[in-house]
Amino acid sequence: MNVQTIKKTNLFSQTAKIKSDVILGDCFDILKQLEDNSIDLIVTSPPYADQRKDTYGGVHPDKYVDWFLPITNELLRVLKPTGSFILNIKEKTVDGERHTYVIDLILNMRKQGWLWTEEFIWSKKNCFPGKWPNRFRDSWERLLQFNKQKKFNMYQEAVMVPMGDWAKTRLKNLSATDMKRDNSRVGSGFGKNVSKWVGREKAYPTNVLAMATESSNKQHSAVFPKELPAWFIKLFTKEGDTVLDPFLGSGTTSIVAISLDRNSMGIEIKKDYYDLAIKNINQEINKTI
Amino acid sequence: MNVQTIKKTNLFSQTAKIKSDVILGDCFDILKQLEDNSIDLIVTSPPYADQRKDTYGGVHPDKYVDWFLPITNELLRVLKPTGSFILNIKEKTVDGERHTYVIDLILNMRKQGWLWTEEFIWSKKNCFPGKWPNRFRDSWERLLQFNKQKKFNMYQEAVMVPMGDWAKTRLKNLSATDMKRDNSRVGSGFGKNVSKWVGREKAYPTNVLAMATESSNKQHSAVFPKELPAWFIKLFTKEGDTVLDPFLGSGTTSIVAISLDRNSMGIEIKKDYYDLAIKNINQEINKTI
DNA sequence: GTTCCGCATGAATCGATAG
DNA sequence: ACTATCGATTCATGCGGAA
Repeated sequence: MNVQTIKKTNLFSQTAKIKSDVILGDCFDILKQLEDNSIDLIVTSPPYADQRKDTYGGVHPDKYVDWFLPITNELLRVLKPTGSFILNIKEKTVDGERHTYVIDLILNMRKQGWLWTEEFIWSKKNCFPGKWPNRFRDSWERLLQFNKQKKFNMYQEAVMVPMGDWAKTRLKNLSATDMKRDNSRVGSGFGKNVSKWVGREKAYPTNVLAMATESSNKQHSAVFPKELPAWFIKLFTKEGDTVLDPFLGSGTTSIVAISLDRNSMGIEIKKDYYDLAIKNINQEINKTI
Repeated sequence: MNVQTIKKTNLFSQTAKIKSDVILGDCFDILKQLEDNSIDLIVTSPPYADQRKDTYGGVHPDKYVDWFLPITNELLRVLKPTGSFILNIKEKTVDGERHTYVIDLILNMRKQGWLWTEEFIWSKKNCFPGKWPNRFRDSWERLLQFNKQKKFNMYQEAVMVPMGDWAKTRLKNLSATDMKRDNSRVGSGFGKNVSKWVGREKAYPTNVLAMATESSNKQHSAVFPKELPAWFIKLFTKEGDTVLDPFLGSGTTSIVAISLDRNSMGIEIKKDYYDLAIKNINQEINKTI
């Protein structure tokens, strides 16, 4: 009889009253034990198909969808109705073609009941170098947003970005016509009341995120930079909410969640990464004290 | 009996020995008359799916794939085996979700025999403004590359880009460690020998293209900016090759082809656009004389 | 001639209102 | 209920006129 002990570590930040669970095990098994509608945000970068085969258990591209669908089904169950699921993924090239497992996955997740709300682009400033005769360097990845229902929590103000130049120059000297509503001269749609822009220095971002990868010297092959989960955690949760990463890796998602005063749960199947994540998370918790 | 006269205009640039055909009609009908394996590159931006029927031949999202597949089948036939097909497209949101017609199209085109070689991202710096409770502004579009076979013509040197500022500043003062191969400090794969960049001023681009839309205030409101077809024409054809745009619109693709000394063929179903295209193309031809 | 500044205009999307 | 139309929101850009 094969009894597997599940190892679980519950960390706690006294100051912020935030807890961070780290669980060693296969995420499908672990997820089944979680309560329905208990998670506010899922952010994860699952092992890519057949890549990093010496670090993560590589899954063959042709079998990727079958492998992942049972997991997304559990994720659908544990996510709150107002929550979001952000999936960082990119198809690799197989036999000279982009493989279709990502778009197959989207279609099948919709059959499970997920809504495919949006696709953000992560444009990597410093992408992997190289040269091939028939393609350029791949410098972007998909950030697929899925939801359970059309209405979900979104805190757009938390991720506003500095505005372009035009506003600064324009708002210096407001003319008289600018102070009142001005629909007459503009035919279509752009009814403007420029005066309300005064003092505003930030604009809403778009669905293209330009962020550099954290290449530097890390022992692990972690791909995404902290800014990435940070952006989505700020956008889709508020303080005290719970963030889940079913493929925790070295702990990035939990670390960021803690630094933003969100509760977190991370699941990791590899003992090495699990240990590393605990170490890194503890470091972060001690930092906040 | 409904006899439809097909109007065709053959333009010719004496100096460059380049011809540009512009054809009025439904592209499916016209394409059927073209020879097999006669086109080096297809670049087009078809009418996007639209529910409103009064706009440019609006096709309902749910019927978009069925409408487009017969056309892609003809495009497959007329393209040379070494040629490429660049499709500029982006799915709309329908009922709060991204519609699946684009990814359905990819899957169905592969069944026709197309290879889905690559997906470039057109990142639009100046996207349409707006604010909504559940999404940000959409600032990117897909540029799907399809091919008939794994080996195709690609002239990468033609689209090399100036090296970013990072290189210039970095190369000013090369440290001792930079002068030799330095794999140790950087984790995976970024084996670098920075000294070999000295004196080099151009680098290969990536699969993310950052270009602003050519909106407004231009005499001919081009759908996509000239840089876009120009980039792909330089990348996938050489002088004297033939470029096809089955949805010519105001003539942008042909104009760019002419300016780059490529032969071109454009098909347009709307008389207004056809006339406009001819006018614009003539202007371009006269410019080169 | 330069530089500066004002302005119209989008391959958009949501929610409310009307038929 | 279900669909068609309308109003509201937003910001980078290039042109043309002004300084």
